[in-house]
Amino acid sequence: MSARVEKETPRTIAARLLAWYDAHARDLPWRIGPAARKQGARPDPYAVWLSEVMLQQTTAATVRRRYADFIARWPTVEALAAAPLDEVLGAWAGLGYYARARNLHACARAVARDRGGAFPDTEEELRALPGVGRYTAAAIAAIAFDRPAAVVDGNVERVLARLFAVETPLPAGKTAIRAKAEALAPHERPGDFAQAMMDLGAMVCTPRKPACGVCPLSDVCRARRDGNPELYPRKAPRGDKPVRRGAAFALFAPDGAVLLERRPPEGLLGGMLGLPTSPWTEDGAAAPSRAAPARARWRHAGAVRHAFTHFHLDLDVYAAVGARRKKPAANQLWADPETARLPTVMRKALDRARGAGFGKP
DNA sequence: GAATCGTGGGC
DNA sequence: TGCCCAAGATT
Repeated sequence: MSARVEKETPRTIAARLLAWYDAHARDLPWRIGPAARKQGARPDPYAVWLSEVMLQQTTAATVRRRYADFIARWPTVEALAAAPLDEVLGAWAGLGYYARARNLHACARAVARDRGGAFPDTEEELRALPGVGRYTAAAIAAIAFDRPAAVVDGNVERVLARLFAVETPLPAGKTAIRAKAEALAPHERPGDFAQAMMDLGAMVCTPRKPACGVCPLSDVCRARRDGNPELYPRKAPRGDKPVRRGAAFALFAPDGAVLLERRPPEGLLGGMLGLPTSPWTEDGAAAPSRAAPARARWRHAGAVRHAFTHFHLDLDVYAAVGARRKKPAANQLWADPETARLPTVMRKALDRARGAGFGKP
């Protein structure tokens, strides 16, 4: 048994993983499966790039539900580049991390304008594009262009941390894990290998209760040999999230329209539409009335709690009906409250006002 | 290296 | 319910 372990090489590990992938690859709409790939089929680099950006910190199940809309609406990078930013942001609403949508648009424009619509095929050039970091550049290079890049996402980190029982907690442990990834990345089928690692992490080597019984690498996995693969990857403990408070204002016109405003182009929810709000602070609820978008008979419609990545938000929702559609400020507009494309926290706040009886013409 | 930046689902 | 987590990038 131990003699077998000693004989394992990066090459044999890659070969075993690829054999597993041939039999168990996930069927994903942006993917060319292993069989078609062996016949010479290659994915559209635009589709690979779009899916990879959507997948950043986002589950495949969520991307499945939203990817088709983007591809149908903007089938090529030129089409996406020609779209107004506000439309792209609207299509992205609810997906979170809205800098991704801003960068997506900027990247499409750069590729269309500077490169005639052709994505670069090297990690270095890909890395220079907006919203394309180390992981995404490697993923596109490997999956779209079969470059032997070390593709290291959260799945791969978990698989390799277990396979080699990496004791250094993340994020410091990323260096050692990356070294393992670079040693493993094969020159044969690098794109399939990258996707195989991620599929293994998503389906077998899961964060909790990994299915070691069906893992093609279980007999060489040091974490499993040591008895507790769930311990890996080790992580530094994280601190508590602060709570911020604020107020949101839903002003309705007699015809049911609601006043929305476009948020500043950078920062939290940057560039997205939302209800006017007071500043969000950690030190109690400052007088919200000063932040209201108009003088009106404001009624407290309820509260919304929302968990962001690094803080919690308690939002008091106020609603009122104005006598008419007042002239919106430069960053404001009147919209249909039912169909407006909003970030989830803003959708929750607006729906709270509607649930209190506002906004029905 | 540490902060910032969303959201939905699972347990 | 609260916490963890997911195909990370940017500053």
